[in-house]
Amino acid sequence: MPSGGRVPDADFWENELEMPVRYWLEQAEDGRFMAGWVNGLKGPQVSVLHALLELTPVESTRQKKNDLRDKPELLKRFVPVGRFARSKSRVAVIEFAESVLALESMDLCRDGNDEFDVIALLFAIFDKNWKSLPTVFHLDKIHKSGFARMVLEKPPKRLDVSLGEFLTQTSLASHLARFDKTKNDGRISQMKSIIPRDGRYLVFIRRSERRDMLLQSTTVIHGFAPEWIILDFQEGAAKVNISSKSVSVPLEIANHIASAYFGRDVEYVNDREHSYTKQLRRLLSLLGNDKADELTLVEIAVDNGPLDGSPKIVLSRTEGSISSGIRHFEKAVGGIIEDVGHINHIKVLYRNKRVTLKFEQNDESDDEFVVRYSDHTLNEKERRLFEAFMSDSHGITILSTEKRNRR
DNA sequence: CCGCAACCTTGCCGAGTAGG
DNA sequence: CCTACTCGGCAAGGTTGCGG
Repeated sequence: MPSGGRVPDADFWENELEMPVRYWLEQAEDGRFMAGWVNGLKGPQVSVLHALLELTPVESTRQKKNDLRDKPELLKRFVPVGRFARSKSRVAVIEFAESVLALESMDLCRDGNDEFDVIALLFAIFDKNWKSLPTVFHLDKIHKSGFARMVLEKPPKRLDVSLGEFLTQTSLASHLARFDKTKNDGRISQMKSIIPRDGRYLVFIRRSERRDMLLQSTTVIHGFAPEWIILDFQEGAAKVNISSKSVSVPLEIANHIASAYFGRDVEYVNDREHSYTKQLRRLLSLLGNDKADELTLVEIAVDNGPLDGSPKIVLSRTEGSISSGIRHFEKAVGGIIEDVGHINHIKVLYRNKRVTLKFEQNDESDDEFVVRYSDHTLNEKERRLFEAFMSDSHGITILSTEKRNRR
């Protein structure tokens, strides 16, 4: 028997999952709509629903569909789930499914290519415990947006309470309420969830951001557009990765929470772990000669090129190395790859994705650079792999291009 | 029914720009 | 200077249409 009790109401779909659901709830009451809905289901989705409804096992997808068409009343609760699946990342759903579903349920969700069907997985997750869908909704976000890497310059010692014990829904909610009161900008922060993950703590906050309006029928409703703030606390809050739309308030919230935890005022600053010219020259030389394992140089942009008038130069290919192009250019005109300070950015192909790398020169020392990369193009797992790869193979610590600054 | 390819849409981000 | 807006790059999902 599925847990989670009663069926979720419209408010659950709309407020917790930010999904326009009323249309689908209405449609699901219509027999003709349901018949069409069943027709449109893919093989794995049919198998999962057939098993979830505990119908007498039959062989073909066609036969299972016939069985399902007789059960619109039992199926209608799955209709919004299909809509929820839209624009949810595969990685997020598969990873969560692996943590909650039995292996045999997972196997029903594979298609002919042995690939998981995301909608089928969500049907199973929903049936097992619909209250876990917000977790999927939240985790989906961490794969899509970039995170600014922030650190405390001198993290205080705090031994009596662990970060995990400190970070509870109720205590955070009251810290957020206090923050909103001091900030006094008419916006409200909502504590949505705290998800422990590999020794880190992901804190999801929804806060009203800019003033906005929408149409309900013909009436304008005034309010705020929501912003999602994700604080990824690590190493006992000595570090935090921040994802958000606005740049200053989320940092203030992180500072507020960390200050409450440590019992005194602390402030996060952008992480600035640097690399040296020599290391970067070595990396660029490997890339330029197609000798960097797992990486292909596909683009280089130089701000002050060797052409007359020093225009910006971009050498780029969609896929495939530009190394021969660079050699040709250097023979015909002059060097473009050896002066790290003049390089605006390069792009490398890593796991078939174009990742931008930028070398940010230190104001004080010409020899030091902060290496930043476009982390949002990689999903969360790939980011960790890429960072470890750059560190292990090239001794270069890379940080996200995302930054947060206090106004 | 299924797989595949081509094309379209969505969401995020950074660069550039106009207008205070 | 700051802010809001637009535009293009990019990944990845969605849709459609075709042939086995």
